[in-house]
Order: sequence, then C-alpha cells, then structure tokens
Amino acid sequence: MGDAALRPSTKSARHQLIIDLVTHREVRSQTELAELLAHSGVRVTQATLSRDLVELDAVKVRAASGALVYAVPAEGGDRRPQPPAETAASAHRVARLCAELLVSAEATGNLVVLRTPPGAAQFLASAFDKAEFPEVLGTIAGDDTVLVIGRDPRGGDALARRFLALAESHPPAP
Amino acid sequence: MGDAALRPSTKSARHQLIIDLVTHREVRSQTELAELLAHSGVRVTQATLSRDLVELDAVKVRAASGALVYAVPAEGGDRRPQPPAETAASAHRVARLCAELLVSAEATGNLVVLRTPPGAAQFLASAFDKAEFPEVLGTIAGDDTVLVIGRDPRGGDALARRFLALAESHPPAP
DNA sequence: CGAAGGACTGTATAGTCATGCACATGACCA
DNA sequence: TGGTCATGTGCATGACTATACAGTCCTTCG
Repeated sequence: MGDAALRPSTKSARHQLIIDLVTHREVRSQTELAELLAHSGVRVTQATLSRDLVELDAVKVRAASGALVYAVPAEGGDRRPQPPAETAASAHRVARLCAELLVSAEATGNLVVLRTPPGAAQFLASAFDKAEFPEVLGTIAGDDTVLVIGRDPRGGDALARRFLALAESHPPAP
Repeated sequence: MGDAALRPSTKSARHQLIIDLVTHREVRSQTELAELLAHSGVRVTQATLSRDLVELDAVKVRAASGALVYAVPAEGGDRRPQPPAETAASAHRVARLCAELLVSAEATGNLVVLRTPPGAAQFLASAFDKAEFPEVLGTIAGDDTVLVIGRDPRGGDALARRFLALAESHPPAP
C-alpha cells in the first residue's frame, strides 16, 4: 500500500509526521522513530529528533507493555491504579506486615503516627489490634495513616522506634 | 529543616519516598534521584531505581524548563501525569473544601477533631494531606470525622481556628 | 535439616538520549 | 560586497536508562 503522501522537506512537515507516527504506533526510541521517518522518505539523525521532540513537548509514557513510549500532549497513556491489596496472613506476623506496609513512623507524646501505602492503614491497624501489645492502648486507622495511642505518656518515641525495628527485622515479602 | 520522618529500609517505604520526591522536585535522572534518596538515608543504585520506576508506572514529562522529568500518575484517580505541582493550588483547594465540608472543629492538646457531612471525611482529609501543612503531622479520617495531628504539642487550638478561618475565607462553593 | 523457589538488589553492559562543536544556508544591513 | 545573525543539521561523545546475570536472604516443602 503506497500510502506515503508527498511532503515538503521542511521541519514542520517532519514534525507533523512525527506526531502521526507516535500517535499511531508505540515508538520506543528516537532511533526507531528515525527508521519510521526514513520509511516515509524523511532522513534525519537521532540528534535532530531529540531536538524535534523537545519542540513538540513530547513525553514518554508507559505503554501497556510497561515500556516508555513517546507521546505528544494530545495523547495519553492508560491509567492503572494498583492498590496494594494483601492476602491473609496469620496474626502473629505483625513484623512481616510492618516490613511490607510501614512507610514511616513519627511520634509526639504518647502518640505514634504511622504512614502506610494508600489504602493499607486499616489492614495494618487490624494486625496491630490482634497482636495486643501491652503498651498500646489502641489504634485508629484512616486511609494511609495509623494512629497508635500508647499507654506511657512519653512512650511514643520508643514505640515508633520499636515498630521500625519490627519492620527491619523482617524483609518485605508477600 | 530536619523534617525527615524515621523510615524503615523497605521497598514500600522507598517507593513512597520516591513519589514524594518526584512530586515536589524536578527529578531529571535516576542518578539524581539516587542522590536525593541518599540524602534521606536511603542508598540504592540506579538499577534498582529503574525497576522501582517501572513498578510505580513513572513517566517522563516536560517540565517548564523543557527537560524531561519524572512523574507518577495520581493515585486512584485517572489524571494525566503532571510536572511537580504547586502547593499553593492545593491550599486553595483545601480552603474551598473546608467551606463546603467543614461542620465543626474542636481541639485538645495537639489534636483537632473536624466534623464533616456523612461520608466526606476521607475526602477532606485527603485534601489536607495534599496541602502538606508543615505544622500537621498527619490526618486520619473515619466516615464523618477527621482527626488532625499537629506537630506542636499545644498547637491544636491554633490549628482549629485556622481551619475555621479557611472555611470562612471562601464562600460556599457554587 | 536440605533443596527448591521467590523476592530483592548490585554489577556490568548494551541500548538510548542530550548536547558541544562545526558547518551550511539564507535574511538583513551598512 | 562583505559582515553578522539566526536557523537547522550532522557528528561525536558524555549522560542516562534498561536488563542479563549472579549473589543474598527469606520461605516453603519434602
């Protein structure tokens, strides 16, 4: 199919062709783009394409394959949020859960604020409750934050350090 | 200055830190990212970051300078990836949301309890998180209640007043 | 136990991209 | 005419990214 339209050898014609190419195919590199252009009778080097893509405000987005491919600001990649849902684990493995879900720990007074990946706070807090630490009065969880209320008015700092130690005592695993 | 929270050396924690960094700064390369992480006490190689960024679905978008910088797609929502955002915008957003959703604010010690219409607490808390008030350690939301934990052990009252002022600074949204 | 399997990471390297430099062309002007 | 810019390009190379491979450290299972 000889579908190659006649094109002037101008920069803007080349730009338009680049836009066509990246919106219809998954172009992963400038070298690949140069080959596609050559196939349309436009011969330029990778260096020129590097400059062209800057002028076109081109970006690299994730294709379905996971590879970074070029796109121009009319196009977009596919969105795909991935909540870190977890399978069940036995209650006595809080340490392993910490390793997986504990992002940071900070304390004030008798309180410890734990950060987790989005959506994981309830899960982590539930594990804490089941573990029944004697020095913990209770926990409250939001979306990515767990509040641990300590029994000792000044024990927050120690608790925070202990939780971090728990996380580090085990490597993260499913 | 020294606002770095204690972090375990886990992959999840590193991922969260990466997200923080790329959303606040213009990170142009994985090497640069490695240096920023090292500054936070996290030491990994470029190769590991390459893998991390794939898992995070990170993309490279044009910053104002024209350079390609890293960005991660917003969690849950399907917004298009954006260059590092300005927090002024999110502060404005918080004010507008407060006007719409904040029913009452009460404080004890460093804690502030906000009441919202049923079901709105998570939403409001999420906005607070994005606004990143430096004097706020974190937020926890239930169904119609948001708990804001302040950094200053006695700053709860001031925070509560500030939130109420925010709500009144904006008329109820259209 | 010990073997098998999986998750995670560093090393080394191949693949990819950005850019300093040089050169060519054309517009403009004294 | 000749000089000076501005623009556009290729070449060469340094900077950056992805990946094959191997090693470590767990967990699981016979």
